Amino acid sequence: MGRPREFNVSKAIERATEVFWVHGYEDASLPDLLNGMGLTRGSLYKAFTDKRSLFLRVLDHYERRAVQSGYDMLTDSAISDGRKRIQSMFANVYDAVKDGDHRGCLLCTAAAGPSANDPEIAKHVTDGLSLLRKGIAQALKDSPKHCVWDEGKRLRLADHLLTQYVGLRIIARSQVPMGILEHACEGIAELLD
Amino acid sequence: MGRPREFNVSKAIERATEVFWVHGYEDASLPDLLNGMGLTRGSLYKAFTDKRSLFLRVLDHYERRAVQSGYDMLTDSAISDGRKRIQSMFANVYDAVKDGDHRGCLLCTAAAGPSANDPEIAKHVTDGLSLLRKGIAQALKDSPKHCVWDEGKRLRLADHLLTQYVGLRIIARSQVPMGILEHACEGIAELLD
DNA sequence: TGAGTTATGGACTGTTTGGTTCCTAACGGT
DNA sequence: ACCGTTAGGAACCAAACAGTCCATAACTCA
Repeated sequence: MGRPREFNVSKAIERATEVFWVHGYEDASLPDLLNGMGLTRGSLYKAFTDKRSLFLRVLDHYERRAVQSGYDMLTDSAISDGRKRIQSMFANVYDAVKDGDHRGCLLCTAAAGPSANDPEIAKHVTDGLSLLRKGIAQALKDSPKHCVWDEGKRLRLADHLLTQYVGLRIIARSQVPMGILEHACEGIAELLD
Repeated sequence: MGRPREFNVSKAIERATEVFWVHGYEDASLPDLLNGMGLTRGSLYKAFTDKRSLFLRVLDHYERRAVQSGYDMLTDSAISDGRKRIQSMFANVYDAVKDGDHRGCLLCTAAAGPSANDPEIAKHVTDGLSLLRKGIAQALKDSPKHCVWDEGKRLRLADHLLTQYVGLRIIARSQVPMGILEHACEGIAELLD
Protein backbone atom coordinates (compact mmCIF):
# COMPACT_ATOMS: atom_id res chain seq x y z
CA MET A 1 0.00 0.00 0.00
CA GLY A 2 0.96 3.64 -0.20
CA ARG A 3 2.00 5.56 -3.24
CA PRO A 4 3.69 3.31 -5.80
CA ARG A 5 7.27 3.95 -6.86
CA GLU A 6 7.48 5.79 -10.17
CA PHE A 7 10.77 4.26 -11.22
CA ASN A 8 12.17 0.78 -11.63
CA VAL A 9 14.66 0.00 -8.89
CA SER A 10 16.87 -2.36 -10.88
CA LYS A 11 16.90 0.02 -13.82
CA ALA A 12 17.95 2.78 -11.44
CA ILE A 13 20.76 0.63 -10.06
CA GLU A 14 21.89 -0.10 -13.59
CA ARG A 15 22.08 3.61 -14.30
CA ALA A 16 23.85 4.27 -11.03
CA THR A 17 26.33 1.55 -11.97
CA GLU A 18 27.15 3.44 -15.12
CA VAL A 19 27.73 6.66 -13.19
CA PHE A 20 29.97 5.01 -10.61
CA TRP A 21 31.74 3.06 -13.33
CA VAL A 22 32.68 6.23 -15.15
CA HIS A 23 33.47 8.43 -12.16
CA GLY A 24 34.44 6.06 -9.39
CA TYR A 25 32.84 6.19 -5.96
CA GLU A 26 34.16 9.43 -4.48
CA ASP A 27 34.14 11.40 -7.70
CA ALA A 28 30.50 10.58 -8.48
CA SER A 29 28.61 13.48 -6.93
CA LEU A 30 25.00 13.32 -5.85
CA PRO A 31 23.95 15.60 -8.74
CA ASP A 32 25.81 13.22 -11.07
CA LEU A 33 23.84 10.30 -9.71
CA LEU A 34 20.51 12.14 -9.60
CA ASN A 35 20.99 13.22 -13.16
CA GLY A 36 22.19 9.84 -14.40
CA MET A 37 19.46 7.95 -12.62
CA GLY A 38 16.73 10.43 -13.51
CA LEU A 39 15.35 10.96 -10.03
CA THR A 40 15.40 13.49 -7.23
CA ARG A 41 17.06 13.45 -3.85
CA GLY A 42 13.96 12.44 -1.97
CA SER A 43 13.40 9.37 -4.12
CA LEU A 44 17.02 8.31 -4.03
CA TYR A 45 17.38 8.57 -0.27
CA LYS A 46 14.01 6.95 0.33
CA ALA A 47 14.91 3.99 -1.85
CA PHE A 48 18.63 3.59 -1.20
CA THR A 49 19.30 5.19 2.23
CA ASP A 50 22.48 7.01 1.19
CA LYS A 51 25.25 7.18 -1.37
CA ARG A 52 27.35 4.47 0.22
CA SER A 53 24.45 2.01 0.43
CA LEU A 54 23.63 2.70 -3.18
CA PHE A 55 27.22 1.95 -4.09
CA LEU A 56 27.05 -1.35 -2.24
CA ARG A 57 23.94 -2.25 -4.24
CA VAL A 58 25.80 -1.25 -7.38
CA LEU A 59 28.78 -3.40 -6.46
CA ASP A 60 26.42 -6.28 -5.97
CA HIS A 61 24.85 -5.71 -9.33
CA TYR A 62 28.26 -5.35 -10.98
CA GLU A 63 29.42 -8.59 -9.47
CA ARG A 64 26.43 -10.50 -10.74
CA ARG A 65 26.64 -8.90 -14.16
CA ALA A 66 30.19 -8.11 -15.25
CA VAL A 67 32.28 -10.24 -12.90
CA GLN A 68 30.13 -13.32 -13.20
CA SER A 69 30.20 -13.18 -16.99
CA GLY A 70 33.98 -12.96 -16.83
CA TYR A 71 34.06 -16.00 -14.60
CA ASP A 72 31.71 -17.84 -16.92
CA MET A 73 33.96 -17.14 -19.85
CA LEU A 74 37.04 -18.32 -17.94
CA THR A 75 35.36 -21.58 -17.01
CA ASP A 76 33.48 -22.17 -20.25
CA SER A 77 34.17 -25.81 -21.01
CA ALA A 78 32.98 -25.29 -24.59
CA ILE A 79 36.42 -23.82 -25.19
CA SER A 80 38.52 -26.78 -24.25
CA ASP A 81 41.90 -25.03 -24.05
CA GLY A 82 41.87 -22.83 -20.95
CA ARG A 83 44.57 -20.61 -22.39
CA LYS A 84 42.22 -19.50 -25.13
CA ARG A 85 39.71 -18.41 -22.49
CA ILE A 86 42.28 -16.31 -20.68
CA GLN A 87 43.51 -14.83 -23.90
CA SER A 88 40.07 -13.86 -25.01
CA MET A 89 39.37 -12.36 -21.62
CA PHE A 90 42.34 -10.04 -22.04
CA ALA A 91 41.41 -9.47 -25.65
CA ASN A 92 38.04 -8.27 -24.42
CA VAL A 93 39.75 -5.82 -22.10
CA TYR A 94 41.76 -4.46 -24.98
CA ASP A 95 38.82 -4.37 -27.38
CA ALA A 96 36.78 -2.33 -24.95
CA VAL A 97 39.50 0.29 -24.82
CA LYS A 98 39.91 0.19 -28.57
CA ASP A 99 36.20 0.94 -28.88
CA GLY A 100 36.63 3.99 -26.69
CA ASP A 101 35.45 2.45 -23.44
CA HIS A 102 37.76 3.89 -20.80
CA ARG A 103 35.66 2.99 -17.78
CA GLY A 104 37.98 0.17 -16.81
CA CYS A 105 36.71 -2.11 -14.08
CA LEU A 106 34.54 -0.82 -11.27
CA LEU A 107 36.23 -3.10 -8.75
CA CYS A 108 39.75 -2.11 -9.76
CA THR A 109 38.90 1.57 -9.60
CA ALA A 110 37.38 1.05 -6.17
CA ALA A 111 40.47 -0.87 -5.08
CA ALA A 112 42.66 2.05 -6.15
CA GLY A 113 40.72 4.81 -4.41
CA PRO A 114 40.09 5.86 -0.81
CA SER A 115 36.89 3.82 -0.66
CA ALA A 116 39.12 0.73 -0.60
CA ASN A 117 39.51 1.44 3.12
CA ASP A 118 35.83 0.94 3.75
CA PRO A 119 35.64 -2.64 5.04
CA GLU A 120 32.35 -3.47 3.39
CA ILE A 121 33.36 -2.02 0.04
CA ALA A 122 36.73 -3.75 0.35
CA LYS A 123 34.95 -7.05 0.87
CA HIS A 124 33.00 -6.67 -2.35
CA VAL A 125 36.19 -5.79 -4.22
CA THR A 126 38.06 -8.73 -2.77
CA ASP A 127 35.21 -11.13 -3.44
CA GLY A 128 34.90 -10.03 -7.04
CA LEU A 129 38.59 -10.27 -7.75
CA SER A 130 38.75 -13.62 -5.97
CA LEU A 131 36.11 -14.96 -8.28
CA LEU A 132 38.13 -13.84 -11.27
CA ARG A 133 41.19 -15.44 -9.73
CA LYS A 134 39.31 -18.67 -9.30
CA GLY A 135 38.26 -18.54 -12.92
CA ILE A 136 41.80 -17.94 -14.07
CA ALA A 137 43.06 -20.83 -11.95
CA GLN A 138 40.44 -23.11 -13.46
CA ALA A 139 41.35 -22.01 -16.96
CA LEU A 140 45.00 -22.80 -16.28
CA LYS A 141 44.01 -26.20 -15.05
CA ASP A 142 42.33 -26.69 -18.41
CA SER A 143 45.44 -25.67 -20.31
CA PRO A 144 47.52 -28.49 -21.82
CA LYS A 145 50.69 -26.56 -21.09
CA HIS A 146 49.88 -25.66 -17.48
CA CYS A 147 47.88 -28.63 -16.23
CA VAL A 148 51.13 -30.52 -15.73
CA TRP A 149 52.58 -27.78 -13.52
CA ASP A 150 52.38 -28.24 -9.80
CA GLU A 151 49.47 -26.54 -8.09
CA GLY A 152 51.62 -23.87 -6.43
CA LYS A 153 53.25 -22.69 -9.58
CA ARG A 154 49.91 -22.56 -11.34
CA LEU A 155 48.39 -20.47 -8.59
CA ARG A 156 51.34 -18.10 -8.72
CA LEU A 157 50.72 -17.64 -12.42
CA ALA A 158 47.02 -17.11 -11.72
CA ASP A 159 47.86 -14.36 -9.24
CA HIS A 160 50.25 -12.89 -11.73
CA LEU A 161 47.49 -12.79 -14.34
CA LEU A 162 44.99 -11.32 -11.92
CA THR A 163 47.46 -8.56 -11.11
CA GLN A 164 47.91 -8.06 -14.82
CA TYR A 165 44.16 -7.66 -15.15
CA VAL A 166 44.14 -4.98 -12.47
CA GLY A 167 47.03 -3.15 -14.09
CA LEU A 168 45.38 -3.18 -17.49
CA ARG A 169 42.08 -1.93 -16.12
CA ILE A 170 43.82 0.94 -14.35
CA ILE A 171 45.81 1.88 -17.44
CA ALA A 172 42.60 1.75 -19.47
CA ARG A 173 41.26 4.66 -17.37
CA SER A 174 44.46 6.67 -17.60
CA GLN A 175 46.06 8.80 -20.29
CA VAL A 176 48.99 6.43 -20.64
CA PRO A 177 49.43 5.56 -24.34
CA MET A 178 47.16 2.66 -25.16
CA GLY A 179 49.87 1.00 -27.22
CA ILE A 180 51.24 -0.25 -23.91
CA LEU A 181 47.93 -1.88 -23.18
CA GLU A 182 47.83 -3.53 -26.59
CA HIS A 183 51.38 -4.81 -26.27
CA ALA A 184 50.74 -6.09 -22.78
CA CYS A 185 47.77 -8.15 -23.99
CA GLU A 186 49.81 -9.56 -26.85
CA GLY A 187 52.57 -10.26 -24.36
CA ILE A 188 50.18 -12.34 -22.30
CA ALA A 189 49.17 -14.36 -25.32
CA GLU A 190 52.82 -15.11 -26.12
CA LEU A 191 53.59 -15.91 -22.54
CA LEU A 192 50.80 -18.45 -22.26
CA ASP A 193 51.54 -20.23 -25.54
CA MET B 1 65.39 41.46 0.33
CA GLY B 2 62.09 41.25 2.23
CA ARG B 3 61.30 38.87 5.04
CA PRO B 4 63.08 35.58 4.58
CA ARG B 5 61.21 32.32 4.26
CA GLU B 6 61.03 30.45 7.55
CA PHE B 7 60.91 26.99 5.97
CA ASN B 8 62.98 25.02 3.54
CA VAL B 9 61.18 24.66 0.23
CA SER B 10 62.61 21.29 -0.75
CA LYS B 11 61.96 19.91 2.71
CA ALA B 12 58.38 21.13 2.41
CA ILE B 13 57.99 19.42 -0.95
CA GLU B 14 59.36 16.25 0.53
CA ARG B 15 56.75 16.38 3.25
CA ALA B 16 54.02 17.20 0.76
CA THR B 17 55.15 14.19 -1.26
CA GLU B 18 54.56 11.98 1.73
CA VAL B 19 51.04 13.38 2.21
CA PHE B 20 50.10 12.96 -1.46
CA TRP B 21 51.73 9.54 -1.50
CA VAL B 22 49.56 8.33 1.33
CA HIS B 23 46.30 10.01 0.36
CA GLY B 24 46.49 10.55 -3.38
CA TYR B 25 45.85 13.91 -4.99
CA GLU B 26 42.14 14.47 -4.50
CA ASP B 27 41.94 12.87 -1.07
CA ALA B 28 44.76 14.97 0.36
CA SER B 29 42.96 17.94 1.89
CA LEU B 30 44.55 21.32 2.46
CA PRO B 31 44.52 20.79 6.23
CA ASP B 32 46.27 17.46 5.63
CA LEU B 33 48.97 19.22 3.63
CA LEU B 34 49.27 22.17 5.99
CA ASN B 35 49.62 19.83 8.91
CA GLY B 36 52.03 17.47 7.18
CA MET B 37 54.17 20.28 5.84
CA GLY B 38 54.08 22.28 9.05
CA LEU B 39 53.01 25.60 7.56
CA THR B 40 49.96 27.80 7.25
CA ARG B 41 47.77 28.65 4.32
CA GLY B 42 49.40 31.98 3.61
CA SER B 43 52.84 30.45 3.33
CA LEU B 44 51.73 27.54 1.20
CA TYR B 45 49.84 29.67 -1.30
CA LYS B 46 52.61 32.26 -1.45
CA ALA B 47 55.25 29.64 -2.14
CA PHE B 48 53.35 27.14 -4.29
CA THR B 49 50.43 29.06 -5.86
CA ASP B 50 47.81 26.37 -5.26
CA LYS B 51 47.24 22.70 -4.51
CA ARG B 52 47.60 21.57 -8.10
CA SER B 53 50.87 23.43 -8.65
CA LEU B 54 52.21 21.96 -5.45
CA PHE B 55 51.27 18.52 -6.69
CA LEU B 56 53.13 19.14 -9.95
CA ARG B 57 56.22 20.08 -7.94
CA VAL B 58 55.73 16.91 -5.91
CA LEU B 59 55.45 14.79 -9.04
CA ASP B 60 58.67 16.32 -10.25
CA HIS B 61 60.38 15.52 -7.00
CA TYR B 62 58.99 12.01 -6.98
CA GLU B 63 60.24 11.41 -10.49
CA ARG B 64 63.74 12.51 -9.65
CA ARG B 65 63.78 10.55 -6.43
CA ALA B 66 61.75 7.33 -6.57
CA VAL B 67 61.34 6.77 -10.29
CA GLN B 68 64.92 7.60 -11.17
CA SER B 69 66.26 5.22 -8.55
CA GLY B 70 64.04 2.51 -10.00
CA TYR B 71 65.43 3.22 -13.43
CA ASP B 72 68.98 3.19 -12.09
CA MET B 73 68.42 -0.20 -10.55
CA LEU B 74 66.93 -1.59 -13.77
CA THR B 75 69.92 -0.39 -15.78
CA ASP B 76 72.62 -1.12 -13.20
CA SER B 77 75.30 -2.83 -15.24
CA ALA B 78 76.96 -4.02 -12.02
CA ILE B 79 74.29 -6.73 -12.04
CA SER B 80 75.04 -8.34 -15.35
CA ASP B 81 71.88 -10.42 -15.72
CA GLY B 82 69.02 -8.03 -16.43
CA ARG B 83 66.49 -10.54 -15.15
CA LYS B 84 67.97 -10.23 -11.68
CA ARG B 85 67.41 -6.47 -11.80
CA ILE B 86 63.76 -6.88 -12.72
CA GLN B 87 63.27 -9.54 -10.10
CA SER B 88 64.79 -7.40 -7.38
CA MET B 89 62.67 -4.46 -8.47
CA PHE B 90 59.53 -6.53 -7.92
CA ALA B 91 61.00 -7.95 -4.76
CA ASN B 92 61.38 -4.38 -3.52
CA VAL B 93 57.72 -3.76 -4.24
CA TYR B 94 56.78 -6.80 -2.22
CA ASP B 95 59.18 -6.05 0.61
CA ALA B 96 57.75 -2.57 1.02
CA VAL B 97 54.29 -4.04 1.51
CA LYS B 98 55.63 -6.70 3.84
CA ASP B 99 57.13 -3.93 5.95
CA GLY B 100 53.73 -2.26 6.20
CA ASP B 101 54.24 0.34 3.50
CA HIS B 102 50.91 0.52 1.69
CA ARG B 103 51.50 3.80 -0.09
CA GLY B 104 52.02 2.07 -3.42
CA CYS B 105 53.33 4.29 -6.19
CA LEU B 106 52.38 7.94 -6.43
CA LEU B 107 52.23 7.77 -10.22
CA CYS B 108 50.05 4.66 -10.29
CA THR B 109 47.65 6.15 -7.77
CA ALA B 110 47.49 9.32 -9.84
CA ALA B 111 46.89 7.27 -12.98
CA ALA B 112 43.97 5.53 -11.30
CA GLY B 113 42.20 8.64 -10.00
CA PRO B 114 40.31 11.56 -11.54
CA SER B 115 43.47 13.67 -11.65
CA ALA B 116 44.62 11.41 -14.50
CA ASN B 117 42.39 13.54 -16.72
CA ASP B 118 44.44 16.64 -16.02
CA PRO B 119 46.74 16.86 -19.05
CA GLU B 120 49.74 18.19 -17.16
CA ILE B 121 49.44 15.63 -14.40
CA ALA B 122 48.89 12.92 -16.99
CA LYS B 123 52.10 13.92 -18.71
CA HIS B 124 54.10 13.49 -15.51
CA VAL B 125 52.51 10.09 -14.95
CA THR B 126 53.19 8.98 -18.50
CA ASP B 127 56.76 10.24 -18.43
CA GLY B 128 57.50 8.48 -15.18
CA LEU B 129 56.03 5.18 -16.29
CA SER B 130 57.79 5.49 -19.64
CA LEU B 131 61.10 5.78 -17.87
CA LEU B 132 60.36 2.63 -15.95
CA ARG B 133 59.37 0.93 -19.17
CA LYS B 134 62.64 1.98 -20.75
CA GLY B 135 64.51 0.56 -17.80
CA ILE B 136 62.66 -2.73 -18.03
CA ALA B 137 63.35 -2.94 -21.76
CA GLN B 138 67.04 -2.36 -21.14
CA ALA B 139 67.10 -5.00 -18.43
CA LEU B 140 65.51 -7.50 -20.80
CA LYS B 141 68.14 -6.68 -23.39
CA ASP B 142 70.70 -7.58 -20.76
CA SER B 143 69.06 -10.91 -20.03
CA PRO B 144 70.69 -13.99 -21.57
CA LYS B 145 67.30 -15.54 -22.12
CA HIS B 146 65.61 -12.53 -23.69
CA CYS B 147 68.39 -10.84 -25.60
CA VAL B 148 67.95 -13.36 -28.39
CA TRP B 149 64.26 -12.52 -28.75
CA ASP B 150 63.26 -10.16 -31.48
CA GLU B 151 62.80 -6.56 -30.44
CA GLY B 152 59.01 -6.60 -30.75
CA LYS B 153 58.49 -9.58 -28.51
CA ARG B 154 60.84 -8.12 -25.94
CA LEU B 155 58.96 -4.83 -25.88
CA ARG B 156 55.68 -6.65 -25.47
CA LEU B 157 57.12 -8.40 -22.45
CA ALA B 158 58.38 -5.07 -21.16
CA ASP B 159 54.89 -3.60 -21.45
CA HIS B 160 53.50 -6.68 -19.78
CA LEU B 161 55.89 -6.20 -16.88
CA LEU B 162 55.13 -2.49 -16.62
CA THR B 163 51.44 -3.31 -16.41
CA GLN B 164 52.29 -5.85 -13.75
CA TYR B 165 54.07 -3.13 -11.82
CA VAL B 166 50.99 -0.91 -11.96
CA GLY B 167 48.74 -3.76 -10.87
CA LEU B 168 50.97 -4.62 -7.94
CA ARG B 169 51.18 -1.02 -6.79
CA ILE B 170 47.42 -0.67 -6.87
CA ILE B 171 46.89 -3.90 -4.98
CA ALA B 172 49.46 -2.76 -2.43
CA ARG B 173 47.14 0.13 -1.51
CA SER B 174 44.03 -2.02 -1.37
CA GLN B 175 42.62 -4.48 1.14
CA VAL B 176 43.03 -7.39 -1.24
CA PRO B 177 44.90 -10.20 0.56
CA MET B 178 48.62 -9.57 0.20
CA GLY B 179 49.27 -13.24 -0.51
CA ILE B 180 48.19 -12.47 -4.06
CA LEU B 181 50.88 -9.83 -4.28
CA GLU B 182 53.51 -12.19 -2.94
CA HIS B 183 52.50 -14.95 -5.35
CA ALA B 184 52.43 -12.55 -8.26
CA CYS B 185 56.01 -11.46 -7.55
CA GLU B 186 57.14 -15.06 -7.32
CA GLY B 187 55.25 -15.77 -10.50
CA ILE B 188 57.27 -13.08 -12.26
CA ALA B 189 60.52 -14.60 -11.07
CA GLU B 190 59.49 -18.01 -12.42
CA LEU B 191 58.28 -16.52 -15.65
CA LEU B 192 61.57 -14.75 -16.32
CA ASP B 193 63.82 -17.70 -15.49
C1' DT C 1 66.13 55.00 11.23
C1' DG C 2 62.72 54.97 7.80
C1' DA C 3 61.15 53.06 3.18
C1' DG C 4 60.42 49.17 0.45
C1' DT C 5 59.64 44.26 0.19
C1' DT C 6 58.36 39.76 1.19
C1' DA C 7 56.65 36.04 4.56
C1' DT C 8 53.40 34.66 8.03
C1' DG C 9 49.04 33.30 10.05
C1' DG C 10 44.44 33.67 10.97
C1' DA C 11 40.06 35.30 9.56
C1' DC C 12 37.16 35.11 5.87
C1' DT C 13 34.62 33.71 1.29
C1' DG C 14 32.02 31.25 -1.97
C1' DT C 15 31.12 26.84 -3.62
C1' DT C 16 30.21 22.08 -3.33
C1' DT C 17 29.59 18.19 -0.67
C1' DG C 18 26.31 14.50 1.27
C1' DG C 19 22.24 14.40 3.87
C1' DT C 20 17.52 16.02 6.05
C1' DT C 21 12.96 18.00 6.35
C1' DC C 22 8.50 18.69 5.15
C1' DC C 23 4.71 19.48 2.32
C1' DT C 24 2.13 17.42 -1.27
C1' DA C 25 0.77 13.58 -4.42
C1' DA C 26 -0.81 8.98 -5.22
C1' DC C 27 -2.06 4.93 -4.00
C1' DG C 28 -4.88 0.53 -1.06
C1' DG C 29 -8.09 -0.85 2.38
C1' DT C 30 -12.31 -0.01 4.87
C1' DA D 1 -14.99 9.19 1.03
C1' DC D 2 -11.69 9.05 4.32
C1' DC D 3 -7.41 7.24 6.57
C1' DG D 4 -2.95 5.25 6.76
C1' DT D 5 1.04 4.80 4.22
C1' DT D 6 4.51 5.53 1.00
C1' DA D 7 6.76 8.28 -2.95
C1' DG D 8 8.20 12.70 -4.90
C1' DG D 9 10.41 17.09 -5.00
C1' DA D 10 12.10 21.34 -3.52
C1' DA D 11 13.86 23.93 0.12
C1' DC D 12 16.98 23.66 3.48
C1' DC D 13 21.29 22.37 6.40
C1' DA D 14 25.92 21.77 8.31
C1' DA D 15 30.43 20.58 7.12
C1' DA D 16 34.28 20.48 4.18
C1' DC D 17 36.47 22.17 0.42
C1' DA D 18 40.05 25.16 -2.11
C1' DG D 19 41.33 29.64 -2.30
C1' DT D 20 41.75 34.94 -0.83
C1' DC D 21 42.63 38.92 2.14
C1' DC D 22 44.90 41.67 5.25
C1' DA D 23 47.22 43.17 9.32
C1' DT D 24 51.54 42.25 11.15
C1' DA D 25 56.32 40.59 11.33
C1' DA D 26 60.95 40.32 9.64
C1' DC D 27 64.14 41.32 6.74
C1' DT D 28 67.54 44.76 3.16
C1' DC D 29 69.01 48.77 1.57
C1' DA D 30 69.60 53.70 1.56
